[in-house]
Amino acid sequence: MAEQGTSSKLSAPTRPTIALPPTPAMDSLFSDGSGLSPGPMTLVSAFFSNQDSTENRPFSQLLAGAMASPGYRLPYSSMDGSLMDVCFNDGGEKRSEPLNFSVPNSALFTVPPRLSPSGLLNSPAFYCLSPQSPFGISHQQALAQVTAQAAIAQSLNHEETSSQMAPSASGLQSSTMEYAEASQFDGKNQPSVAVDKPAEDGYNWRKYGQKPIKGCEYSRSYYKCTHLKCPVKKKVERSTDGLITEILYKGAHNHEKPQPNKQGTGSSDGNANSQAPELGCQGLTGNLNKLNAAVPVCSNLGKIMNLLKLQNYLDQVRMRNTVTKRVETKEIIMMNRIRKEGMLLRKLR
DNA sequence: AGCCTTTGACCAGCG
DNA sequence: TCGCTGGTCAAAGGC
Repeated sequence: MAEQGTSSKLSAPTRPTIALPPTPAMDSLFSDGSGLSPGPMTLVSAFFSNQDSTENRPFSQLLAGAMASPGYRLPYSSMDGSLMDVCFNDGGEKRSEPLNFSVPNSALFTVPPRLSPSGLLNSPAFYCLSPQSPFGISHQQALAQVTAQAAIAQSLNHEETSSQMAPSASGLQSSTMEYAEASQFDGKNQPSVAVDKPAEDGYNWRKYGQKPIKGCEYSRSYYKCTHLKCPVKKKVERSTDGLITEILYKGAHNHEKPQPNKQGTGSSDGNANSQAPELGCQGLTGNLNKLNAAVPVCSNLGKIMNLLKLQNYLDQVRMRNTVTKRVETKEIIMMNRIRKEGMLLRKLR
């Protein structure tokens, strides 16, 4: 029915964005002259601080800043460490694009009000996203302080939140449930199998072609939905190192998602394996992303979670670079600051 | 056996 | 018409 040409106008979910204060160019964060890469919290600090401001701003102020300014989008990091921006283009196609560090333009990290911060942090998905910190405390632990505040904020903003999230529930499902799939591939955890399974979006895909893209290092793979008579196709572009750089969808599914955990349904479901009971980071992260995508940023909790997501993003940046003792010390200081701010906030409550 | 990926060939659109 | 390019087909082989 909704063939691609005629196109299933999958409309992009309009989601509010949060804005952060003017920031120095991201590039400058990585070039302090020492050739050393900054840690996540260092980056957070630099990210939020004013250029002319030499004093450290409390974390609560950072949060306040994040809440105040519109139009800024936090980077979204995929499981393979590539930075993705998943969006829809004209004609009902949605796409995921790589990000430049200097332009953190990506899908928002949002958390549905019913998902408690602690639940989020305790989830394996979040664990996967935020691996153990190299200096002892996991970021999960360090951020527990912040999420405690998030829980408070959540309860305080529950009314506001529930009134604003209304449109997200069902109407956007068809589009948003696939929204973040580009990010779910984790080449590290599934080196051999997942290398050509671009995304676990709940549907089953069969690859029917691959072409090198002229003039660049990318190759493009073509997938069809394996469901009978389903017209949906997707194109997945990857760089030579296997990272997904873009996903393009065509058409709309004319069927429900296959049940992921159905055993022995006779489903020709290659991808179903990846949603097996022992859900890895991939599946859980996918669920998390789906939740994220389905709910607009509308509360302090959302903003706080945006910060958490930013830290995760910075985590990955850091993991890609050499971390020095000096930077780690800085991070510990920042962590302590977060902790203090958390306690302060609790007192204020 | 059935489904998958791979990959070269083929086809259509475009300049 | 020709060459280029993107998209698809289908045979072969693997799991």
